[in-house]
Amino acid sequence: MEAFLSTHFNKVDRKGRVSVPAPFRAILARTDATGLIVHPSMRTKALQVNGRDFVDRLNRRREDRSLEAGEFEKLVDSGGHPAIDLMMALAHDLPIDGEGRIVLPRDLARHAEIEDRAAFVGCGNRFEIWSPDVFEAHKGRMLAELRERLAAEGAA
Amino acid sequence: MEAFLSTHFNKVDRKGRVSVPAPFRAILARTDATGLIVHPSMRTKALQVNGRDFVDRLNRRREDRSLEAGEFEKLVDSGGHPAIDLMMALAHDLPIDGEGRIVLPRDLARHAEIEDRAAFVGCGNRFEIWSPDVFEAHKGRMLAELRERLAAEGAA
DNA sequence: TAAATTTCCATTGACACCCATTTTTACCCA
DNA sequence: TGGGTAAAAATGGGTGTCAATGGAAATTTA
Repeated sequence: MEAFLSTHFNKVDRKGRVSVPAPFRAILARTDATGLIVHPSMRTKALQVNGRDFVDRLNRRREDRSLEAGEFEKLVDSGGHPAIDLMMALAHDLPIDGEGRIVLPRDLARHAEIEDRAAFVGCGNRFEIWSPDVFEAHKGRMLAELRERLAAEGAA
Repeated sequence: MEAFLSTHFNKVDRKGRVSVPAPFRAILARTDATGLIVHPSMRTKALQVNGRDFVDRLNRRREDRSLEAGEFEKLVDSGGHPAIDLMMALAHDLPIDGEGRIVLPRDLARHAEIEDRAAFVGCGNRFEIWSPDVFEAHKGRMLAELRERLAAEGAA
């Protein structure tokens, strides 16, 4: 399993199309060629992207856990993970076209405040899509936090 | 596994290419021939270099742990390890060309203040890339600090 | 039929690959 | 020990290929 790495900036054209960075496409192609599972983040103005295989693993795993725990009511009624259920509801399965592009649905673009440029941000086992400006600010905050934490540990 | 040792200075050409020191290449070739994972250090103006296998292990491990713990929301919505995510976002996967070179991306070169020369600094299980001048200054500071600490211990 | 979406093709530019040259290192033998 | 030679490493530059992008044609949907 290879990791999604680095940050790529691509243009969003008038039709809402964006190229998925070639390195990311290469990883996705290895597991599952069909498309991307994209959903809005609950915490940030970003879009979370996973391969279909990952989503499958996740669902199987949480079903297994409920079975093991004997939580049959949960299984039959709600899944027991309302946040995950919501995520699945808000997710889109976006096909990749012949040129390696996806079209960003309006609701997702609005959530991420994406207009004419998009940042594809590798996070290891998944990646995120941001408005470049919003991501820049987010990155600054995260870095400051991290530096502070490291300094605190160093001083202790 | 052999250790990355010593400091090598190489030239960065107009295209941003630098030769990875042959001894380092020899070590890398043993584990994984394809490329280097390079990311900016959070504490210094240096670049941290790891093999690709290191990053793969890191991601697999954290996915497994989250699945085991039933932390599905974290997995799906980046609640888990912001520092790791950030590191992945800032990292580059640099392929080594037929002549044993990598090209330094602009953002990494800027972080490390590297212009036309680069210092490859062995650190045992990984290595770092510095601007020669910045490294010289850093080395001086570290030596002074160390001497002071040793002297303090001796006096006590 | 109009609008919207998907497929196809064409252009641009960056970069990976190839080959040539210079420099350094290692080795041998006088 | 030193010079000479061969091998390897580092460096420089040219070129073909592929990724990113824009637009037109074709297909679908309302």
